[in-house]
Amino acid sequence: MEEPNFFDKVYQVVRLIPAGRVTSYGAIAAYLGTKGSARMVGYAMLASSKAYPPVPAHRVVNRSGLLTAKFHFGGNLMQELLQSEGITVIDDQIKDFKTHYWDPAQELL
DNA sequence: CCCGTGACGACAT
DNA sequence: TATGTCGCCACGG
Repeated sequence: MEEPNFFDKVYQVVRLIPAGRVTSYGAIAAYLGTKGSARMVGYAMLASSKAYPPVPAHRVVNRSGLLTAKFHFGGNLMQELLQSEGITVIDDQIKDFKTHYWDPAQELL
């Protein structure tokens, strides 16, 4: 057992995202206290592929609701995963993003 | 120990 | 309103 690094904290929060919901990197970063380092969240997600248990990174998008990560998932995999959970994705962008938005600071309050 | 990297975000023009 | 540029901070080499 290693101490929870910033990366591990990110993984934990992402794993708490309920199916059919999405959040933004900045929201997670802010929840962890590193508000200005949304990039770090994305950087952590990079390694999330090797994290265990697996992290539902497909539920994390940028602040515009754009599937920026789909490029890393490979093809339209991310988009299909979101649609599979009931989220409508149009042009690599989540429809009604704010409606499906899940803010850790709000739900985990 | 120093430098580069990176799935973003906000501000300036 | 749209596009471009800068800053941010943790991790790996």
